[in-house]
Amino acid sequence: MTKEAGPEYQKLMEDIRERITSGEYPVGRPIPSTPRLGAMAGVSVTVVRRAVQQLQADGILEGHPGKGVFVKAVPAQAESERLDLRTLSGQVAALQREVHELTGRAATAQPADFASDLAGIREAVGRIEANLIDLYGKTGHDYPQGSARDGAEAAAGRGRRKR
Amino acid sequence: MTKEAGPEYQKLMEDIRERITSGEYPVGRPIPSTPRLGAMAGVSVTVVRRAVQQLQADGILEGHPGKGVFVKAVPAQAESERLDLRTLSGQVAALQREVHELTGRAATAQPADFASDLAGIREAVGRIEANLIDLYGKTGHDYPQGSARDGAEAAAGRGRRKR
DNA sequence: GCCCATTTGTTCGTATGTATA
DNA sequence: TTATACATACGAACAAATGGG
Repeated sequence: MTKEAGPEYQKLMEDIRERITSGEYPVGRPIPSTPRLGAMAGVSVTVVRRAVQQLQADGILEGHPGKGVFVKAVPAQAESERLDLRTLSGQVAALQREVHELTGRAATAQPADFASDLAGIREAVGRIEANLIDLYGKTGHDYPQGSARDGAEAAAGRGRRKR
Repeated sequence: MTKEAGPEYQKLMEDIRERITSGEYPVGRPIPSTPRLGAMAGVSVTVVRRAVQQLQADGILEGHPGKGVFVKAVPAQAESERLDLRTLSGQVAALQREVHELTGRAATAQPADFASDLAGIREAVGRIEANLIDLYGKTGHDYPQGSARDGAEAAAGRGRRKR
């Protein structure tokens, strides 16, 4: 029978991992909210937070305040795709190629095409950030999730203003 | 200046790491107890638990119930790499946000707006790659993708992958 | 052997801040 | 403005392991 010799947050972690690998929680889409997961598993929000927090540290999930917790990678990928600068640079190059390609078609394509292409770009950026988090872990530091704005202003300086 | 971590548990993590590297908490010996660390740092036991828990996940600390939390390894400190990674992660976060905003406006905006917005995204990607190349140089490795402008020229010829 | 203080580990509940829609 | 949702932080309780009386 199912061996359940451990804390509940570890069981919940295993449960979430299985739902991701089985396709119930696809990559790029959000998992149920924290209180909802707690109601489903019959545990408090503390256990859910602990499990999600661990999976975030593993690079499998990614939380976005006000939106939800999104699946970033499949557990098998997070295990085998131990990344380094070479892989990260390859992904940056792929992203650059994709953006440039999309730019070239900006004059002739339809707005509906942009939506699907931008979705692919957004996934690429997510993968790059996942590698970045892994890189932080290898250097023994913590990933600055929301407080990283050293070079952010330069990249986002155009095309956005809030009242 | 260098102390600019948002959450308190991250500051405590950094503080513990520094005490380990400085030799105040030697490898193989226990760190102060949870309530003692809380009193020293002026925070609650919740923050201490969170910080210790994260450092345990990173393989730096190891807890033994009834005895204490012992130093397992010294965190690999690379100050220059950390700062570069911080900048890089900030740029990626800004790019991610920018792409997401552009995705949301995909249905209503005009092609002319996409052209200018994509120019900004391409600029951000180039900045990220430049930072990545610099990071390679400081770690003593060669950038595997060759020239920084190869990606743009290579994709300029004929961009036709999907669809 | 037994009791008890210390310490970690887990869980519960709740409050506040911030981001998003 | 309101509502939802994540992130952080506070306090409290219990179990299990350890070690000293």
